[in-house]
Parts: sequence; structure tokens; C-alpha cells
Amino acid sequence: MTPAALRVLEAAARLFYERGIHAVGVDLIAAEAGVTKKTLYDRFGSKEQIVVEYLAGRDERWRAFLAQHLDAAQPAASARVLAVFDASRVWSAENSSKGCSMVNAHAEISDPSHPAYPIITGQKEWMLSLFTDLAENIAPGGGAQLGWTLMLLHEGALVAHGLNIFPDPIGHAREQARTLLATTGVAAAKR
Amino acid sequence: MTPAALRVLEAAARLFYERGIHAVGVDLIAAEAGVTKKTLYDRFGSKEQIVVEYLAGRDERWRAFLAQHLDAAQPAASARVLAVFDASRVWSAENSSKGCSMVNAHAEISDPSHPAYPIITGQKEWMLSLFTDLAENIAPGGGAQLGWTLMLLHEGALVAHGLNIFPDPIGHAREQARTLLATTGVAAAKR
DNA sequence: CCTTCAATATACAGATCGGTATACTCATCC
DNA sequence: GGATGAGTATACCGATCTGTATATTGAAGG
Repeated sequence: MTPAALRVLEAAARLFYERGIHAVGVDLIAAEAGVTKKTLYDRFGSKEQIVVEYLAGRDERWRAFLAQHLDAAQPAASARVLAVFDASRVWSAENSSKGCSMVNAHAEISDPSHPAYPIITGQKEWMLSLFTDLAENIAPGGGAQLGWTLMLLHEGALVAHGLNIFPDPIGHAREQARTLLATTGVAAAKR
Repeated sequence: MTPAALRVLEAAARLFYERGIHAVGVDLIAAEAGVTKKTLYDRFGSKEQIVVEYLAGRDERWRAFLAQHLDAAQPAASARVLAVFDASRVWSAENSSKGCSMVNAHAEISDPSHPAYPIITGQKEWMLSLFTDLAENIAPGGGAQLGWTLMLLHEGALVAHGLNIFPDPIGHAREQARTLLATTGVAAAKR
């Protein structure tokens, strides 16, 4: 990736996230990146490809960021679940003031045959299986249901964060997950 | 509202929701409504105004739909909370296969000075205060926090429904709300 | 030294965008 | 019966959209 291509991708990522994908034209991306349109098309070939690399890049960075937090967490499954919320909280404060970029992209990309579509659904499926796998360790046999609940809390918190509707929704979701895991863990231990 | 204007609004609502606001042009709206562009502009004046009436109309219909469910529910606050989830479940199955139209519009309309912006945030604030008011009846003094949790479950369920990531997320959210209200009610009663 | 390649500048193509103009039809209503 | 208003049909406007063409510069590599 050449320096000019990197600047294009950075400018596109910022503009796509802040203003929406369809509202941002390639001329604006090129101008903000300090690059000519020819360079942009030489590197990426199409706007669609820039969209794909924007989402793929965000997905990759989020997974790496989350992996760091998970590596630093205690090995207990419940601690790792809370680490996911902690990671989201920091990530959102730094990169996601308008909510989840995948959810926002999903609002604009309706066609499942769009090359960016599997990136969107793929991240959500991956997050869900992460939650359910951890949940299965906490409540053996009931991992799916507990994972669903954690997913709901997490997705809801991202949306609420983007809408700025009440203070620190991700922190609140984390606390709810904590009490939920505590009572569920107790119930599982009693069985 | 003339019949032609109604057809315009119906076509715009369907297209905006399915494909996104910026991806749909006025020519397409007019064609799908079986109406000339002149009629469209005579009735609405601008595309922006159509967007505003699209969101305002959906907001109004959702509130009326929800009011019906609340009127039919038992008067107990916990039953009314569950009625909200029940209403959302039916509504989403019929009208919202791609998730919440307000959240999706928020992804495309970033400018807070856009005339549609207060409709989006207004509905979310209204839903939050609905939850918190009901929650305050269930857990006096802790309505805000419980209301936040209900809001997270609800928003998360709408997103999960739109992403089609696991079966019946709104039904699952309802069950989680039920157990949450039960334990919270018990805790409040013990105090 | 000479090729290669990433980059620049500028111009342009064709389509679509939101929005307007003109002329006409038809029904309703004082 | 003439005015009003909702509608059609069609053409147009300037701007913007994604994408391409042409010609040039400058640095790195064998």
C-alpha cells in the first residue's frame, strides 16, 4: 500500500463514517487525501473497492484491538466477557462516536451480493460466536441463550452510544453483563 | 394529502427503508408512485421534505401502534414493559426487516441541523423516557438505571433483528426483560 | 542510462442528481 | 361557464456523480 493509497483510505474511512457512504463522492475523498483522482483509481479501481477496504480495515483493527484486551484479561470466561465490553467502551470513545460502522454501513448497503456485505455480517456473526463460546463456559448447555443476551446488551450499547441518549451506555451494559453473569454463574453452580 | 401525494410517500417510505435515503432519487420515487416529478414537487417541494415526512409518518404510526398494545395490556408497569417488546416484535415482523428506520436514518443523516434529525432523536428520547417511567414504578428510585437496561435490550434486539443474526431476538429480549423485572421487583419489594 | 512506477495536473465523458418550465387535460365548484 | 387545482407529459437546467484519457514529473532500481 503506497503512502498515497493510505491517505486515500484514511480520508475515505473518516468521511464514510462521519457522513455516510453514499453521501461521500470520490472527488471529495481525493481532495481530502491530497491526491488526484487518477491515483485513487490506479490504486483502488472503484469506489466500491474503497468501501470494501474501509470496512475490512475497520473490522481488522477492531479484532486486533479486542484481541489485545482479551489477552490482557484474566482467563476466566466471565472476566473475558467483561473485557469485551471494556474494549468496546474505549474503542467507541476513540473511534465510534456515531455508533457501529458495520451497523451504519448495513443501513446503506442492502444488496447481499455487494462485496462488502459479508464483512458486515461476518463481524456480527464472529462477535456472536465469541459471546456464545464464552457463555458456554459460564453456563454449560445454555451458552447460546446467554450469548444472545450478551449480544443484545452489546449491540444496544453501541447504538445508544451513537445516539448519545444517556451517559456511558457501554459502561452500563458492562455492569448489567456483570450482574447477569454473576447470577447465571451461581445458578449454573447450583445445578 | 392528495391520493398522488400519498402514493409518493408510500413509495418513498418503502424505497428509503429498503435501499437507504441517499441511494434513492426523486425520479425513482416518482416512477414507483406512478406520478410525474412535477406532481411530486408540487406536493412536497423538495426531497428533504419527503424524507422528513417519511420519518415523521413512521414515528407517528409506531407510536399509535405501541399505544394500542399498551392500552390492551394489564395496568401493572411490568406488564406494560413487556407489552412494548411484544409490540416491537409484531411491528418488526411486519415493517422492519432491516432494523430500526430511525437508527438507519441516523447513519445517513449526520447533520444535527437537518430537519429530520429531531424526529430521530425525539423518538429515541421518548422511548427511553417511556421505559424509565415504567421502570420507576417497578423499582422506585432506580428507574433511570433500569430504564437504561431495558433500552439497551430493546435497541439491541432491533439491531439483531435487522441483521438476522439469531432467531427471534426481540422475543428473547422480552424474556430477558421479564426475568430482569422479576428479580428487580423482588429486590425492590425486599427493601 | 534507461526503464518502471507512483505520482501530478487537467480535461473530459456519460450518467444521474435535485429541481424547474411549459403546455395541456380534466374534474370540481362557486 | 369560468376559475381553480390536481394531475399528465416532456423537455430542460446546472451540478455532481463515477470513471477515463492524456501528458508530464520525479525518484528508485538494475
